[in-house]
Amino acid sequence: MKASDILYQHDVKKTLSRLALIQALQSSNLPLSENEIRDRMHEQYDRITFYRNVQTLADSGIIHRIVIDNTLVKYALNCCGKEKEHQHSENHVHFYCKNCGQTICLDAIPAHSYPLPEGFSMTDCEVVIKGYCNLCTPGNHA
Amino acid sequence: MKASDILYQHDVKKTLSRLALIQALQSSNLPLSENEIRDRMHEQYDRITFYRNVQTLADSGIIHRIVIDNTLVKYALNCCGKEKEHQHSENHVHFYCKNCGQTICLDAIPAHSYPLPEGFSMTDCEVVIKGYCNLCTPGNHA
DNA sequence: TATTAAATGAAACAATGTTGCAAATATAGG
DNA sequence: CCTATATTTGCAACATTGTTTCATTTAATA
Ligand SMILES: [Mn+2]
Ligand SMILES: [Mn+2]
Ligand SMILES: [Zn+2]
Ligand SMILES: [Zn+2]
Repeated sequence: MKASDILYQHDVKKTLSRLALIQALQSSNLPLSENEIRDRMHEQYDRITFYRNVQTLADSGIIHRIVIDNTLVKYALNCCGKEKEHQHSENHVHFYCKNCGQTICLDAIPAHSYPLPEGFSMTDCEVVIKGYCNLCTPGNHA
Repeated sequence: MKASDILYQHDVKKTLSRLALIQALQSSNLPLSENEIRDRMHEQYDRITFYRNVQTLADSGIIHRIVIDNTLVKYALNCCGKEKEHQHSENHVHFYCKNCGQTICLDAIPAHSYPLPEGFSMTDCEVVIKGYCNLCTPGNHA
């Protein structure tokens, strides 16, 4: 889907920096960090605007934030598929490769439902699995 | 258990700042952030030493880090019980109250085993459930 | 008590994220 | 198309969190 249509459908104003941000994410089939997005945006990039835009886009449901750890955040489009156009399910699981840094939305795998203590209520369940991807797992021969 | 015995058993040198850090965590039955630990350590607190010590204590298995989000990390003793002395299970679930900030180790609840793509391997599974605790859930009357 | 390796504290730095405000831009109406 | 208005942007300055280097201090050992 065209970036401008995504913005229009979510009632978010169409601006150059938002279009560029969405297009950067569309250019990858994996979630990207700020640095990875910046590399794909070349010049037209301002850190402050970036932070405000990811906030706006996350609030409007266009993207989601993936906190890998306290120093690494990745972002992904909620409708990431270029052909498939599937929606990411709520609270799906994410995988992070400790060797190559690759992050994957396992959007077919919803977070398990965990029992909470009496009286507690849940709004989000964030599951980040860390390990090694197929290319980085020791013993795998491709 | 005495802080100095914990250090001895894990083969970590006994220093004043490490003892104070462990005692700060022992003074709470909930995981604490750096700021919460600093408040409990009063004078004997140096940020650089703190960062090095939480690294050392986590590496040796005395404490574990809980990343709530990119701006909030909490720390908890692995043997937290004062009477119970139970071990925290590997990869247990954590709960974070979005209203009062309280973090809880649900150490009786291990992370679910999620299926990974072919060839992938897992080392850690971090599950953080966000929501409202019993005192902060709307509709709860205590 | 003396020796030695490790831990500490200070300074400087780096990365990430936020706030206030003036200038620029996007949408809506005429 | 032009103007009005609300939103977005970019800059500067700041805040927080975390790291590195190196000289000094301290802990463990003999
Ligand atoms: Mn995802
Ligand atoms: Mn825990
Ligand atoms: Zn990998
Ligand atoms: Zn609460």
